[in-house]
Amino acid sequence: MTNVTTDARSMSDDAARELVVATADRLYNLRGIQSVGMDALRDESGVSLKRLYKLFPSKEVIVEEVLRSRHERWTRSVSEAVAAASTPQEGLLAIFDFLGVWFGENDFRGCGFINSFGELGGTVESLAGIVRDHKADFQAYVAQLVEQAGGPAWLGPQLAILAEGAQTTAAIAGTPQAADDARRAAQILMDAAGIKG
Amino acid sequence: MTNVTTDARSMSDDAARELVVATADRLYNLRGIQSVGMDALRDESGVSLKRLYKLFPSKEVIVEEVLRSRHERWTRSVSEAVAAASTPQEGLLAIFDFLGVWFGENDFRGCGFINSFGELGGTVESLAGIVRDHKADFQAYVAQLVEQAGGPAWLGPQLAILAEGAQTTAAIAGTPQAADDARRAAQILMDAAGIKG
DNA sequence: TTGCCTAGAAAACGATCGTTCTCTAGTCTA
DNA sequence: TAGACTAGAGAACGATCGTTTTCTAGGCAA
Repeated sequence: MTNVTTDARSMSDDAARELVVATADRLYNLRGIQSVGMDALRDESGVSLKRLYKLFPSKEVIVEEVLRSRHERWTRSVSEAVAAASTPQEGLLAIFDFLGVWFGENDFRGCGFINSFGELGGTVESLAGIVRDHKADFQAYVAQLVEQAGGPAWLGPQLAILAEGAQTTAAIAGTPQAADDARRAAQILMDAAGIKG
Repeated sequence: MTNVTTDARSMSDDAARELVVATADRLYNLRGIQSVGMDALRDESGVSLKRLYKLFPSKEVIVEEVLRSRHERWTRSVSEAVAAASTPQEGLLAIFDFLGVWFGENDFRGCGFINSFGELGGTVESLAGIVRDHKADFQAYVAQLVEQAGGPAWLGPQLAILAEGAQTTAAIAGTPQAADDARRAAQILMDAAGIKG
């Protein structure tokens, strides 16, 4: 009961904020945004409603923070996977390897940005903008890798579309198979573009 | 005020049911499912709450009917586009032409199945199943076209992933560009598979 | 100890949701 | 015309939501 590591009462505001965002991330991913109320967030995080509203002005801001945190985690994970490869070509393929690992995780329920867009993209314009920025960022990153590999400009959008399609396909089908399919397609496209996988 | 074609009061139950489903389809696509209440559905369709609940036992059933209707419309549209082509190869490419036209429509807001899955796939299992079935149907259809074209079994999943990725990319970016990118990628993959676009 | 400040537990608030009920006007039959 | 039935308009209901407030217990300076 006096577990120091999980007692939110003794945490600094910064630590509590992080805990809240991490908890919200988990719950939103599991059940969607609108289905998770502030009471559930309080129960799961151990942070009282009063403190929640002292740390964040509204639920909408928490949602935005969750998306920002997801963007950072995604960007870091992808760039780490790419950096572990020895060439830009292998880096591009490493993105699909990373997707395969991700798809196999127990709590994988699809790309949180795509899900958020489907749920609230039509009504909450600020969220739609964050999702748009996230996807544009990824497309730009892939395009940069393609350029470093000496590939043509048309290859980047194609690989990005493969990655998007793999995420929704794997989420809905409930299997990580789409990562392998997309990786093989990426290899063919890269070969046709004159860069070797 | 006595517009015969839009006055729901004089409609048969079957006609009213169709009107309700069509109206719900439009509103759910525009604002998402949870954001559209039964009052909004009554206001937009002109069908009273009492009659709504005589025609359908619950909102969940209406949502299911909307998804079924979307599945029929999607299947019909895709197969018509494919049938207009003269070879299975051109039929496969015609899918992406159809996507381009769809993405350019004013009210395009992404694949309704993907959006529904992101919004409620984690909490309403019946919806998740309908979405899974719809996507599996499309994948099987593409695989069948590939087989008719004499292509290898691995090509179908790749083309399906391209179509999925194009849908989410176009929806989030707000431009139909992804259809062209996906079409070009499909052509390359088909060439590599030994069937000519 | 006394008085003040903080923060959590929990109730309360107003809005909205899905669903049901009431009331009433109109229609059909005899 | 009288009476029974139908269906729509809209209120009502209970639940839940995001957010605010109340109440209370505990820490701490003087």
